Amino acid sequence: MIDTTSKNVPAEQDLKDQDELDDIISTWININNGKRPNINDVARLSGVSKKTVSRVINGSPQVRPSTLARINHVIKHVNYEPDIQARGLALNHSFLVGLIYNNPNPQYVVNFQDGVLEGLRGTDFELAIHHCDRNASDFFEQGKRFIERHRLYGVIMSPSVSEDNRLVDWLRLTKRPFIRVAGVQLDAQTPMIMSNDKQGGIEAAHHLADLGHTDIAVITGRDDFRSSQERLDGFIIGLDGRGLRLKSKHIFKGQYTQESGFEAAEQILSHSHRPTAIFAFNDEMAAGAMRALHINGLKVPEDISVMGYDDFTICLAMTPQLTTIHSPTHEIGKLAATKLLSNRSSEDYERLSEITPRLVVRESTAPPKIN
Amino acid sequence: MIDTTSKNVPAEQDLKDQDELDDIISTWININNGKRPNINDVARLSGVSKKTVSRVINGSPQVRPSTLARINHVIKHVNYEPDIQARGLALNHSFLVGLIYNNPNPQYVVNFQDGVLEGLRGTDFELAIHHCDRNASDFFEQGKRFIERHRLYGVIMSPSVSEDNRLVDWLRLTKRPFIRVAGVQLDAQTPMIMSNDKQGGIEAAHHLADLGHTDIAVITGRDDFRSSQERLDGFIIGLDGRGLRLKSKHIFKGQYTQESGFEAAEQILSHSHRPTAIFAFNDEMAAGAMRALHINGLKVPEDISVMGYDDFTICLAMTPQLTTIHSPTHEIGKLAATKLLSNRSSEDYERLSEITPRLVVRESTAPPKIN
DNA sequence: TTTTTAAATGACACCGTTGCCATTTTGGGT
DNA sequence: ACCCAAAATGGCAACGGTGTCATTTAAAAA
Repeated sequence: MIDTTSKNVPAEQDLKDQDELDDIISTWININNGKRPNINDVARLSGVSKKTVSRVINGSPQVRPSTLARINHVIKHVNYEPDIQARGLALNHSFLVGLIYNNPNPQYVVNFQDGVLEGLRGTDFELAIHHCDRNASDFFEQGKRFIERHRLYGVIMSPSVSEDNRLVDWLRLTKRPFIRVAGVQLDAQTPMIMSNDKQGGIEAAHHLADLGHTDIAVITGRDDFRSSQERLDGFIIGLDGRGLRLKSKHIFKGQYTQESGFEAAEQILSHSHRPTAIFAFNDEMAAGAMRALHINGLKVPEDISVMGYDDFTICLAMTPQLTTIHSPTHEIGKLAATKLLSNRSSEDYERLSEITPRLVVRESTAPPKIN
Repeated sequence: MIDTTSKNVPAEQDLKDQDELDDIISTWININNGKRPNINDVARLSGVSKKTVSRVINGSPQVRPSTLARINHVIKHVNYEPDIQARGLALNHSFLVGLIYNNPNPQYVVNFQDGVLEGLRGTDFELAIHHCDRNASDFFEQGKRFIERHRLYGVIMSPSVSEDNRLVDWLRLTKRPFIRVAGVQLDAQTPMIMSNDKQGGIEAAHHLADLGHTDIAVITGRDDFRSSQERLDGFIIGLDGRGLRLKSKHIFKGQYTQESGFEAAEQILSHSHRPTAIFAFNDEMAAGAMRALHINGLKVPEDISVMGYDDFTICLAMTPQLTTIHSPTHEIGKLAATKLLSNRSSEDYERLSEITPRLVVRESTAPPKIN
């Protein structure tokens, strides 16, 4: 056993204790070859109760420095890590953060997810994934089940699940922390990260207007994503700021898919009066539009300018490379994770984090041809 | 309490018991408003011990049909689901399947992951994600930690982590089920799913050779992915089958990135004698190459044919749309999940599942120009 | 010193499940 | 009616942590 009678011990004695402790530790390691130590092992080796070890794990301030040092020494040397499931069982929640997404764009998902993963690194938490279909009849049930079954600690939602109130209302009820990511502020009470889509729309409008374009067509996104409406609103506001107006016949409906961008562009070209620029509400659709323009013998940007939104790698693969609005998806994911967990310590924190998208000028936009 | 003295009871009695049971259940629900029931609740309501309920949950055959029916009835009506963490604690493993990836291509990751998720749907298992860097100094430690900390039930690895033996050897040691996905059979003992890259290379070679190309350049992938070597081997074999040879000066090194494809194509063009076709080992590099060709005033496929590999959506966004080799990533993911869990019941199962990639002809390949 | 008080630690039950082994019940053969 | 083996069920201790509250210990005050 450890000699606990020592108080005001001279350094010499300290050293002896230390050696003795190390001895005990190494015998333990030899005996339980490879066995993963648990809290009881650490307690026994440190000569304290497991409750005290628990205190150390949870960073309780009420542990004497000398005790703390001893326990930490043992923890480190036997390489102890508390069992997360047992901890979760006792605490009535798991150490899993859920990520729920329904965004169809792979690059969005991966960038976001990697950001979240980065934000979680070094914490006790792991990421669990749930891909859902917001329009499925069992959407809510599935989501609830995902969260409840594993007693997720908290949840991060990306658009457009984030815009669905069924889950959010329920989450509030269960008092679980959650973060929504969206392009608009959805309400003032619940915590969220907003990548200002309206602002993005404004930037796009200013860029095209400043190049001299006055006849601009727009390809919108899916109706079940708020981002589409926001980008449209922003674009209109932006044009207005330059004394221009978006003609309603210049608004074409897309689905955020490459194919729908292609079709919209074909429609645009079928009109007698052709606009001098197209703003597609994401890069995929811009790519589709560019394809349609190529096929119809139009050169970008000489004959017509094209802009996208998102700034995914596809922009660089196109010829000409795409001018677009950049939204830092990875950073947003990371921020979401950090914020979700920060919630743990400080009760009160900023409800809304806003992130401003920015214009990235590449080759696909130029002043309109004068004819 | 439940009347258990009844044997050979007339149907009438049965009905009465049933009603009584339903009564008890609804009072319970009323009292414990919204509380999630646990195994004790179910046991009490069914008039059995919790051990018997546990047997029902785990599908043990040694439960009398009448008892089984009663317990199931209760389970269904109070909406009981066993706590996964408690179960995991007792069983010494979690109900989490780990997915480890380092593939830089977002579309690959999402397709694969969604496949896994689909394979997991309806099971007790959830997916936990780990993105790693195979070249990081703590790669192995991080991976181990990911698996051990949450006591993952099993692990799925995609290329090129799947080709790394450090993790695999350790996994075998811990007797955890795992599945590797790769483009080659890595060894004969460990379970894996193989999407035959060599065969893909052969298909590509045959396609180009059959169009009449004899001078073909190749842009390879990253050295730390076996797929690159396999596709190269396959391509050489395929050409050989048509009596052709791949000149070593026609092999250009790429990194599986769009940018590296661009650079490789520039190099190809700088040669005095230009090949009539380029086979890039993935779609991204093909896109980069096409960009370089465009810029240099060459038309695809009139002046030069281009092929990719993977068949991701980027193929459709390009002009002309890309001829490529399709590998069913989503299905592979799903299969991986299914196989990992099937392992649970039947000890013995097929070690290797092979999936054959197939050629997808689009617009970027054509017979060479005769000059 | 002795007393007082706050700080540090421990004992024990509990979280919700399963494993092991003992006990009860059942149905078939005398 | 009785006995027996086999089938069905139950009791209790794990699993590895945390919460509550009692108890010990150390430091400050008298």
